Amino acid sequence: MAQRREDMIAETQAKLIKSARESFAQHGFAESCMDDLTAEAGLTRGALYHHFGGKKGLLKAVIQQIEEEMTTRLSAIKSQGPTTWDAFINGSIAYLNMACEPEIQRITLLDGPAVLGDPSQWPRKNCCIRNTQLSIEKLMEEGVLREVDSLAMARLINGALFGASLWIANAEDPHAASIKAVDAFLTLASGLLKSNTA
Amino acid sequence: MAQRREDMIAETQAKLIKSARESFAQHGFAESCMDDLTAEAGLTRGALYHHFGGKKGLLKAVIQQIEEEMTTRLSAIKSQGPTTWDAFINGSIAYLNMACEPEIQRITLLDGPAVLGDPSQWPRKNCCIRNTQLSIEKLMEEGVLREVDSLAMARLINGALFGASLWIANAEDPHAASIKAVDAFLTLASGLLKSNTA
DNA sequence: CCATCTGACATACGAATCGTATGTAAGTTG
DNA sequence: CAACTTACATACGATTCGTATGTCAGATGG
Repeated sequence: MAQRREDMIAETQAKLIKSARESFAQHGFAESCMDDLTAEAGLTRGALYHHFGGKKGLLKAVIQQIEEEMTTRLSAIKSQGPTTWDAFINGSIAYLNMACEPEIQRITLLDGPAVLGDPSQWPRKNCCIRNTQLSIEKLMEEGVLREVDSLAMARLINGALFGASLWIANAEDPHAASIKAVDAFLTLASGLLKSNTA
Repeated sequence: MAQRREDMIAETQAKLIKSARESFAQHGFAESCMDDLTAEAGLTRGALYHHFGGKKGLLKAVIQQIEEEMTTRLSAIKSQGPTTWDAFINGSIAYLNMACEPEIQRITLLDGPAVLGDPSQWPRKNCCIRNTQLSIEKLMEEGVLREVDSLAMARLINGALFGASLWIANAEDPHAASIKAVDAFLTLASGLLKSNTA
């Protein structure tokens, strides 16, 4: 029964990823020890090297899992909203909130880029930025937005939300900061100049 | 002559920082070896620990030096421009270009936040974000901008430019990407909605 | 001018961690 | 059932870090 074998392998990988997520989130990538990591999962470094090729490979797998979860959560939110614009704004705010979660911020936003480089070169095509880009293109097709390069704009938007999330997460009063950030983002998205309408 | 002593110390620290900048920029913080680092400067790890307390302390010193240089360069650019708005835009574009420089991107934008945490908690108050914030406040006083929290907006702007710089630096055609990014930033800054004027 | 002391920096050592090379046992296939 | 593949553990060497200690030049006070 080849099925049983596959299941056990998948389970082993899942255990390693789960353990790594906790360790990376708590101590950061650099301070995470592979021996502790794997022991927590009831395994040794041998399993880690076999399945993921090394510490960086494990980080890639962890990030991929987290991004998939983020995409799922974002898709659910984006499908709501009366207009495409509302969906875009709600999705952006949801992304901002997720980026404030310690696990996501630490692993995918801080350690990820530092260890693996530019997110767009990661294992699978970057889900969150891709989603933002598609929203922008849809809005341009609807004639709601001015014409711009959708990828460049998606990068700007994602970066802005990341910058804000870093601020919120380290603010003395994160809740208040979050409210200010959302307000500022709405202003930025709808126009900075006073000559623009809200 | 106490002056001579101080000079030699300053020279030693400068040599270590210079060597560290090159190593961090070329190999990244994690892959930089302190023995190689210090040997390149004609010293040993003893000097490094004595003056900077360790690897992270050296990174802090390097980042501080880089940020001071960036602030100097930005100030020169921001003092130009017919209006405050122009100065703000020119400063933002200049920041975007600087963020694309490998040394700055690698050390202060990738490794810095990952190793030392949120930039606003760094040794001295963060210069670049602070500058952005002051520009925004000035623009609000002039009545050019809508009312928003200046710090939150500065974080969004800085984050956006960082996100774009990461994209540009890794693009197949960085020059073309840079043009698109600037164009998109101008659109973002002046208003995403079509109901807004350029 | 000299004795003492402080501080800048080097050397020595131990501990932790990584990557690889090898071993083993279980499962798979013909 | 025999040969082979593979999932995973163990063993080993190489690096690198932090600290503890040593040393020598220069500052200081009499």
